[in-house]
Amino acid sequence: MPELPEVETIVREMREASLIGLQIENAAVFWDRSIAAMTSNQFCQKIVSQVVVNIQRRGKFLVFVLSHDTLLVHLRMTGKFLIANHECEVHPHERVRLYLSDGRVLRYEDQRKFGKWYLTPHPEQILDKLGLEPLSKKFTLEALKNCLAGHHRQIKPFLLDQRYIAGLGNIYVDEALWAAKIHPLRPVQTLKEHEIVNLYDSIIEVLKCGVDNIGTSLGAARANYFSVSGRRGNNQQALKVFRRDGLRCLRCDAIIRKIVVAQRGTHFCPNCQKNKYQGI
DNA sequence: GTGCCTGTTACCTC
DNA sequence: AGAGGTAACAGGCA
Repeated sequence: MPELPEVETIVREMREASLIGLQIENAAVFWDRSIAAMTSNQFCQKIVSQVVVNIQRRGKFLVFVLSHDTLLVHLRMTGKFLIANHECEVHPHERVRLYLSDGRVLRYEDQRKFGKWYLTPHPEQILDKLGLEPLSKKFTLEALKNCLAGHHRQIKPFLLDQRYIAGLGNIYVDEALWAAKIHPLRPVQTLKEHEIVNLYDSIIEVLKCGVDNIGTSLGAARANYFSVSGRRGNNQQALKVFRRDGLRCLRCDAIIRKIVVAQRGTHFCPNCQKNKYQGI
């Protein structure tokens, strides 16, 4: 669920909630495997007494700069953070809880248990594997062209690959390809100059739209995305193709189709996004 | 109940 | 390099 706009929203809300500057007075782990590369006891020992120096985002990672280490959190499918007071009961899906020096607690829930916490003095060992940050100044048209160059691969799996562009997931890739009128199976090396320009603009546009709308919340179930303050995002109203299969394209009135690409449900308009190279 | 679906990524083999 | 499968998991849904 959480892609770049959702993680960005979480970071902003944590900063607005004044978590920066607080000390971690205690920690509790309710699911050991949420903690990567060390035991939960080691994790608690290391993190307790550290101060939250900064809260940032890199790709889909939350980056908590602490006084001695950096805590990286990847939410995967169903990870979410909530702020509560310390008497708050432990929810069945709660995996980790940090007790903060002002009496509040940072609760981490993860229904499907795919999310991971990395506490490390060397965050670059993980973050340097990530590709371009699509809302940064470094993400220029030239940078996108360079990163596409030499790849012979379908465009959708390429855009999902965090080694090239960091932060796009299934929703925003489908949205960006629809906006750019590019079929999800188009081989990267067949993209024309004007299509790359459109793709570049579309990636930035759909991500900014997601951030402005404080993220995308699909269903109403607890597993869906909610921000730290418990708010739902609004970006589901702005989606043009994702989960609109069977409905009419908002641009040309054709019926939106759904196929499987790279094992992911993939939505596109067969009229606006023709695949000239495979005749689909 | 059964089987299939799900917004992520790592790891394996071909 | 890249494609395809499986796995980690839990729950919603037909």
